[in-house]
This record gives sequence, structure tokens and C-alpha cells, in this order.
Amino acid sequence: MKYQAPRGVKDLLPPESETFRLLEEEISALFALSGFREVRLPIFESAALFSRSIGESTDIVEKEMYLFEGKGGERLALRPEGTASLLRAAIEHRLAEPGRTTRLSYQGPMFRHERPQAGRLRQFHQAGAEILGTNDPDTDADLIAMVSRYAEKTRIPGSTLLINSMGCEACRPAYRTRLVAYLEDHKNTLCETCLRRTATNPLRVLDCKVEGCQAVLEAAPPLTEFLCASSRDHFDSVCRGLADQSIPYTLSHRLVRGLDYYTETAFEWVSDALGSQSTWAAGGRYNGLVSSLGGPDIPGVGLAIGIERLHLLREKAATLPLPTDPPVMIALHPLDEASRGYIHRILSSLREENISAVGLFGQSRLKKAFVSAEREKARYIGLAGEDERESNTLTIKDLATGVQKTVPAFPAASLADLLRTGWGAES
RNA sequence: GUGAGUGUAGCUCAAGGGCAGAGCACUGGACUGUGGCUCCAGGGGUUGGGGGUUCGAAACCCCUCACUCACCCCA
Repeated sequence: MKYQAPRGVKDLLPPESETFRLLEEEISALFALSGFREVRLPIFESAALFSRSIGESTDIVEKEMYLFEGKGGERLALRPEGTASLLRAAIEHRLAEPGRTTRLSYQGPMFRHERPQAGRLRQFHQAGAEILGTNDPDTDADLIAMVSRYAEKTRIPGSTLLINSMGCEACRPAYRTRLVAYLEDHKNTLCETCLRRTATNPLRVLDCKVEGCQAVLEAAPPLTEFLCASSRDHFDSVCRGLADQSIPYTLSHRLVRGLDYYTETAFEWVSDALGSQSTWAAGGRYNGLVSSLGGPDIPGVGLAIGIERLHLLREKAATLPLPTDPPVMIALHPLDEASRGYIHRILSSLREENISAVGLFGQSRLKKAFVSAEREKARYIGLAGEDERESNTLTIKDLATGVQKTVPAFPAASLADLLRTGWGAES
């Protein structure tokens, strides 16, 4: 085989490509129902945008970005996530202003150079929703509710909502100092990565899964005990907002998001039905991010759903959205050479009436035409020979029931109606 | 980036040093205006690639590539 897809990228083929699209449409509708308006963003940006927003010392920026150079020498990167792009666009086009709430969503491919694995690809898809302009905790709760309700309704198997507070610019530094001190005290029992992170990104140490570190980290001072009054208050309000709506959640004082920009609320939905990549949606608040990207001082909160992971889960739950229409409504077969033109006319007029139709040209025998029609997943086969041509009719047969009729081919609108509504079980 | 497992026909898999096979799928025919069934025939392969051991390698050894899963990381 001469060419094959690069490592970690996947061709989406029918029928998955179709259910995948339906899933994306379902998510768009979900976001729209909560007032989000969709933006279409470029899939590459200035590389600096991501290192600034995601954080210089994160794995994503350090080793997972697809970097390339523009003709003018600019450093560009395929986007590894959506929030940075969305905020860049919001700032650039002044979509968000202080004091006003703006809800925006996006959807599309993201790129990270990682080792592929179950539920992890180098090109994957995310759908995200961001609320800019308000720091009200009920906004967080409402955003979380949107996804939790969706998980409930679509019966995502084994889904749990984890939630934590990361504190704000005021209280996190104090905690960081305290945590570093604690980690220094236990540096003999920590793994190499943790030691490095103690210096570069101490909060991420809490996320370590190495067994030897677990005991130390369990006993580490929890961030939530160091929250300042306003962060404490914010977090309590979010939790109360969830409880008020009877949304189940699990406090996870070790939950730390992998991107540096999060403040206050952090949350993620995990499922035990997903293999080792258990997170299928995640998000948090990022109050300092807009201003650090050069915009006004606007708070924000957002989340992203991993579409492939969601697809896997919905497949397991057997709740994937399925196409309602057959791929092809009718397949038309000319019974003799002279009827080819007649078939062309009917094809065009049916398509004009929004009926999907294919021509079965090149089938020498009627039997093969039937086989082809079935292969096209057509609901009906339409036959025309000398008789039909002379009477301006078409012989149509329902391939599932075997019921057959010869009906007028024109006007196409009435033929289209007949095909759409069917004709019941009459013989 | 690290580790393990797996690569044989379009698909699922046999053959474990001695003729590369089966089922399904595909093509043609029995069957020239009525399908799904059946029967007959046929096309398909440098056994992922390269090197080595051997009289002989799909099989054993080395290298390489890919896939899968896990570590890591994250959606």
C-alpha cells in the first residue's frame, strides 16, 4: 500500500460518518437551546496564542502542538483546543464587553501530537460552549446542568460529574506556596515528574497517578481549605446551584485541569465505560484569561465535549442518533435503451421535488438492477420501459414489502408525495 | 517519549519449517420486464516492508513500519 493515513488520524466512513454528523447537529441544538450562538473558527492560529493561554509549561504546549511556519516566517500552530481561538475572535471582533453576557459555541477538529490510544487521536473533535462577561456562580451551575441533563437524557453509561475549585489570583498563590512547602517536605517519596512539576507547575502534581505519590498527595493540604472568602463563596454557590437542580456531583479536591488558565470552578465528566481515557467532557472558569490575551477584564466560564468519546459512549448505550430517511428514496432502472432519456427526466424532476434518487444505468439485467437498488439502500425501485414511456408512467415497487404499482410519472410533485407517504399494505 | 500485544485475500480468520487455504464479500452464468434463496464457475496474495538463518521461511532471528492497548497526557 503506497499511501495510508498518517498516524493517529482516522477516516470517518459511512455509516459512522453519518451518525457522527447527527451527533454534532444534536450538540449544536443542545447549545442553541441554552442560548449559545455558534462561531466558526480557523483551525490554525499564531502559536503564541496557545502558549500564552494554555500555559508554557503544559504538556500540550511543550510537546504536543503541530507547529509550522508561514511564508512570512510567522510561527503558526494547528489548534490543540478551542477556547483560546474563541476568545481571540471575541476580543478581535469585540463580541464581548464587560458587564454584558455573551454565549458562544464552536465545534470542529483539534490537533495534538500524542501517542494514539482508545479514545485518543491526533486529530479529534470537540464541541465547546463559553459564557463571557459574568462571574455569577449560577452561570457555572447552569452551564454544568446543560451537560449533566444531556448525559442523563441520552443515558451516557457510568457518567459522573467531578467538581473542584481552583481558587482565584488572590488565594491560589498562597496555596501554591503552602503546597510547594509540603511537597518539598516529602520530596524523597515523590516521582521524578512530580519533583520537576513542584518547580514548574505544582498544582499539577496533585493529578499524579504514580502509586508512590498517592499516599503523599492524599494527605496534602486540600486547595479548598485555602480558598479566600469570595472563592469559597463562589464555589459554595455553584454547589448549591447544582443541588437545587438535583444534579448529582462528586467533590474532587484533587481535580486539577491540565490547562493553566482555569480559576475558581473546575469540573469534568468521566465515565468508567471509556477505557483509560475516562473524561468525555470538561471545563471550568477562566476569569483572568481574556485580559491576559489583551482583551478587557472579562470573566468567563466554558466547557468542551470530546465528540469521539461521546460517540463511543452513545454507541455503548445504544442511544446514537440514527438517520430517519433512507439514504436513497428511489432507484430508477431503464428496461431498454430507449428509456434512458425518460429515466433522466424523472430523476431530475424527482430531485427537484427533494426526493433522493439514483439512476441504475449499466445494469444488463433486471435482476441486477434489483440487487443494485438494495445496495444503494433504496426504499423503492422504479422501472420504465416501452409501456411506461408511452403512458408517461413509472412502475414503482416497495423493496421492503414487495408491493408494486404503476403510477403517473408526472407531475413529479404527486409522484413525490406518493413516495414520501407510501401506500400502505394494499396489493 | 516508554512498554506490551498483533500484522496472511476487500472483511473475519486457518495453516507453527515442506504445494498459501476457508467462510463471507465480489464478478459471471443457470435466469433478456421482477430482488433477497439455491446451484455452478471465476477473479483475486510479493503472508506489512527490508535483511538474515536454512536445501526449503507465512512460520525462526534482527531491523523497520503500521495497528491495538497501556504508561504518560487529556476531550
